[in-house]
Amino acid sequence: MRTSPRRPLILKRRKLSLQDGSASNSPARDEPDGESKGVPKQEHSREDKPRDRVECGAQKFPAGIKIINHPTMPNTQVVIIPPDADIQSIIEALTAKGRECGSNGPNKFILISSGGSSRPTGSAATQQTLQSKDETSTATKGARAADCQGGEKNLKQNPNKTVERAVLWPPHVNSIGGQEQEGNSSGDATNSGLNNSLTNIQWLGKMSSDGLGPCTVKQEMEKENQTPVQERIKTEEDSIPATATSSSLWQDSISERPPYSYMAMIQFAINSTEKKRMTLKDIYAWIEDHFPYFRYVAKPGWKNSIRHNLSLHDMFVRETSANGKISFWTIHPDANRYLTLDQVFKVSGSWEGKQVQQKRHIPELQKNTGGNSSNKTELQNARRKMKPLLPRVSSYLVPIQFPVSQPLILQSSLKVPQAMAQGASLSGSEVIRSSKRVRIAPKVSVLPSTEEPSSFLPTGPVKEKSHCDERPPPFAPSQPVKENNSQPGEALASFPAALCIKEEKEDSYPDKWLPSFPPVLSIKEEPVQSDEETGLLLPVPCVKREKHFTVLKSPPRGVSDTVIIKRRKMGRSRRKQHLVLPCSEEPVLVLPESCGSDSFRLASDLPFLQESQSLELSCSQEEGGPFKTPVKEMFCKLPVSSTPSKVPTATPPMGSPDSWRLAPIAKESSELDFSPVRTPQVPFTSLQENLDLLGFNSTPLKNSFDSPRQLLQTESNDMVSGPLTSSPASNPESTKQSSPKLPASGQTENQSLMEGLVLDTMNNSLSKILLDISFSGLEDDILGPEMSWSQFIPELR
DNA sequence: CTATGTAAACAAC
DNA sequence: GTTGTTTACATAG
Repeated sequence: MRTSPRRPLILKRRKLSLQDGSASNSPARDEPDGESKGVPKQEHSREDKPRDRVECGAQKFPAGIKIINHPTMPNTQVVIIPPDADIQSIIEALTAKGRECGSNGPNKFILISSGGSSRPTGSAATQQTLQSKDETSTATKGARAADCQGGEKNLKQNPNKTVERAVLWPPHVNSIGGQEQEGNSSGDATNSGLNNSLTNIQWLGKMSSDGLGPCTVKQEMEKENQTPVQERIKTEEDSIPATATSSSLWQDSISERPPYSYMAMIQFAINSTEKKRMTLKDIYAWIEDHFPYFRYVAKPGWKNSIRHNLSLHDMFVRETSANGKISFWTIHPDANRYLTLDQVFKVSGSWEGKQVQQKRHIPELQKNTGGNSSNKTELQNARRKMKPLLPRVSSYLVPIQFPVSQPLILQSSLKVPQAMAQGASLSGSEVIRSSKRVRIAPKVSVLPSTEEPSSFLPTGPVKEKSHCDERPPPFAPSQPVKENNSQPGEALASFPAALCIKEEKEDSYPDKWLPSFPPVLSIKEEPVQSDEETGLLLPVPCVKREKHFTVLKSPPRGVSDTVIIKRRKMGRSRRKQHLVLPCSEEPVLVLPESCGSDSFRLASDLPFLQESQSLELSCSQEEGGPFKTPVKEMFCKLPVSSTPSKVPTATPPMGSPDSWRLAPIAKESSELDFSPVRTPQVPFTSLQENLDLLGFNSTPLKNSFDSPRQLLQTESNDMVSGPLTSSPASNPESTKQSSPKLPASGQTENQSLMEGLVLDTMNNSLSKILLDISFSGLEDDILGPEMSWSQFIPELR
């Protein structure tokens, strides 16, 4: 292994232990070697900034609201809200309260309506509230319009671009109100706006200013932006001092490394263009333009890293122009969440603060999760917030937010449970692992085929295919075996591998993905069954995926003229993740159970959910699996057929799926525990939404749910229905309603079920959940054997 | 262990 | 020299 013939042993890098000692906290890493170059960037201690607690205390809650501590969940309160109450204001008040208390006090609130179903206002109001939180986030929107178009152009090429940029900076504040409309108005609320990107360095402002207002910074930025890039450079530097207030900020921003991973930045760049493709140079340029750090501070090697990332991650697909002379980098449609910088950018000055909070909070989570995944959990949280965390943190990834409903989407959750269920054999730890795995896309290659690809996403074998492929010829076969041995959960993991397959070597195929699959499948299938057993999960996936792929892929975004270059030869690379199938399909897995809890901490769930959710943007991470970054795209692409019926892709036809799903799941759910809380059957969120949410919304709270994707719905329904027993039928789009209002309890068919909202001030998220108020049995843990929510809370009855 | 970041060797152009 | 790919190692969590 390490012996690579080629590689020169370079050990320069050892950064030294020195640093360890002294180093510091932060991102020292940038200049590891201590190269001379180092710009001494100052790291500001942004972390410490005081966070405002101001607001907190005083909020008053409207009359009629009842707040009680959750019997078993720490820091969680149940808020019974009268039907006619103004949820918005309540949420705000609770948010303030939660923040005030921080990790030490109640920071999660389960909102339930004491009364009927009426849902008065609408989503609009609620949304606003939500948005309000994000204030700044919205600000960016204004810019976006301009942005979008411009984006595509290359900076270099078009001088104009600079101009455009200028535009980008919105006056900033705008806050909530009006401007946004443009973006949103277009329709999907969330999406539309989101797609466009860029607001340059906005995040910077935020970071530095933190509590203050980003305004100054932005303005400053604006100025800068207006001048042509090159000029800017100079001027900026010089001018820095000019605006006193901002100057420092500006410097900071420059010196600070953006909290995004290269992968995320590449996505931002590519997605900033209309065609969603960009040449390498343009990517460099975009990054430099939007993250001055790279222009002024970073070592030249950052470009190498960009290239490395492009090659490494399957989500990045290289296409050549018709003439073959130009190579464009694109994001695989199935993986592209269309993340853009502005989407990620959060304004509120409080990111940092939040961050801190999160950290504090984390311990708890860890406990719940059992520890292992703690890291991940953290990451997840971070992502959720989208905030740019400190550089190295998990947040690095593209921050993805999962709003509320996501749980539905998560595939992972299901899997997990299953794993648990069946695997009784598996040790807890193993289970955890599996969960982790979920997130990653399995990159593996063929070998695994034996395994079963089926498992597909969730369990996705996290590992890189590297093991597998590594040795080209001879080993290949053997390796798979190896994997199995090595990893306990293999089965779980395995499936992905198959999918992944990269054999791609064949250049012949234009479409990289498609081609690969077939072969793979063949291989895989056999094994599949066996695998399935091991991991119940698996079964579905394989086949389906492929199909999906084909379908999905087919609609390549218009690249018609360009040729996609086949993927890299795959094989071996350690990380490359191949697309596999996006798990998307599997929302199936999703499982409800995990459900609602996300906000709660579902102990077991958390890990999964979050991870999967997270997305990162990097999808890779999770979700979908293959790509780290946000993959889910698939869903979007899916034909939005009017028929709700499901999209083929999503549902796994496989007969088995259901079976496995249901059974295990059901159990699992019980295990999971959470209590009475269950995810809503109805998929209020469509996949898309989720996607959207994932990617974009800066505001966690945002509720607007767009159109529900049939797929998801269907799947989700299925899932739900199984375990929960609720009938899926209900779900259709109706679910969409965006309003945060508590849905009347009545919605669900099952009377004992009631929808509620979970406000997690730590994560700044608002999630819908289903509460089984009559529940007494399973959830005993929480309420106690005999208790039911209705008993506990008379109003519920 | 995973995800990321870095550095570098190489191969094609 | 640029672009792309891949390997190896470092590091934080």
